[in-house]
Amino acid sequence: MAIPRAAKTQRRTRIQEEKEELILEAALDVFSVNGFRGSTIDEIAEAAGMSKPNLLYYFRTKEAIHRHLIDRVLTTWLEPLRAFDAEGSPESEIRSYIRRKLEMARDFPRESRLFANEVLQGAPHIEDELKGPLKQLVDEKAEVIRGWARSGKIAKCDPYHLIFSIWSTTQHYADFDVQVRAVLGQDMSGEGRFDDAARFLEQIFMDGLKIRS
Amino acid sequence: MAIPRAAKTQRRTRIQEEKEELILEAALDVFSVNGFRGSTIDEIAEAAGMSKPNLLYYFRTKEAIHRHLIDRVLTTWLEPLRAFDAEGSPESEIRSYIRRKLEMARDFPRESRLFANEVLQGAPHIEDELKGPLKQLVDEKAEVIRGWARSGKIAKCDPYHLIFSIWSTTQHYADFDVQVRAVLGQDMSGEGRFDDAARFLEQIFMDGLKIRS
DNA sequence: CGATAATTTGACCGGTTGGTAAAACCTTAC
DNA sequence: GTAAGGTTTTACCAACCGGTCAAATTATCG
Repeated sequence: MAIPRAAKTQRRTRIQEEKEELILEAALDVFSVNGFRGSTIDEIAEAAGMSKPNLLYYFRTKEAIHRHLIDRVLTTWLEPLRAFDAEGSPESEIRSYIRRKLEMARDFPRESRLFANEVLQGAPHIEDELKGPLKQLVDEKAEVIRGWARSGKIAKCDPYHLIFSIWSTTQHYADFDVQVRAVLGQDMSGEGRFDDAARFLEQIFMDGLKIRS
Repeated sequence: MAIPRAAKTQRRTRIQEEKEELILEAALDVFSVNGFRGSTIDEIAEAAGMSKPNLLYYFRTKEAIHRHLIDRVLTTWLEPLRAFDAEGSPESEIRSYIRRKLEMARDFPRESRLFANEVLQGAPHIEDELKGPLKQLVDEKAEVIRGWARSGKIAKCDPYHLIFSIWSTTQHYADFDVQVRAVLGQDMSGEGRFDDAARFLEQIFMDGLKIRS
């Protein structure tokens, strides 16, 4: 008798590990483009190179796959913000935060789009995480920024909207990639636009925050 | 014999005008949340308070409704950028561009999300518009900005990425509304956050571009 | 009014959806 | 080898999908 999804043995077999990873990879492709409702299990199964019932042997429902992906993204996604260090200098911290977020937009655009799709559609699966852990983390870092402003290290500004603006400008290059490419033309379809973006964003934020380098 | 969709009379009847508007309104609600593939005709029909065949009497296909909405949004959406005037001062032009885009995010969040969903999902229905009219318009305005930079009115910067950053920061308040609200907490769930955002963005862009006010 | 055209409805269609059942097929450990 | 458990497949289901059709209903206008 087959009791799936490692219910019995606790320890997952080699095949389980491989196939689950395969499925998640395929699901990331599909979900990040079509969103949860717009994606089908058949599509994911085909992308993963297996039959639908076989896929459903590893993940009981479509939601389970999505949930798994979202959870994974949520943790890695906030890593750069977590690394934001109160002890560091405003210049290096903000500059490297921008750079890291931009690198993630370049290297993990699917993850960015998965998240964007979810939030755009009202965040039905992650509202609690947004109001809980995310808000808490942002509150904490906002306080750091506010401290820098109070001590005159950076210009006075609303720390929350500063964080929002860094999020939006950097993620834009992943989420609106098609538009960015269309506007820049095919000459800039290489990865050069990320370097240009980094230069621009660092300049505008540094000067905008009156940080002398 | 009923030849629908104003094929015969050219002049649309009162009922046609009303119902079509009703459908588009309902469809905007649905499409802007779920994207094209994630939305169903049944859902739109119910939201519009009519039966599915009745809805399909006014719009032959699901795509026709979506197409209609996208077309409408595309024209009104770029209005602020079109208004960008080469003769005006950099300060007033950029400042009012930011303000107008932010007002649109506040007043027409569904339109913003419809567009975001479309682009996020690879812009399958509007790729031509992006590469054609949109690129052309941006190219034109980028040249204006480049001129300002050359003549020393604003700091030297990449005009394309400047436009991208204004788009992303302002639309963020519509597209990621749920996240913004979650992070700011319910105290800021009123419309005050838009004023704060306007203050922040005008500050950062003005100082970032070294524009003396 | 009556007639003509515009609108609305219910029944329906083939294909797809998320998901299940059970049997067949492999792997692994003894 | 063989038996137990892990994996895959085939066949299937009810609900839903986008869309059609013809008949019924309603609005318009002379």
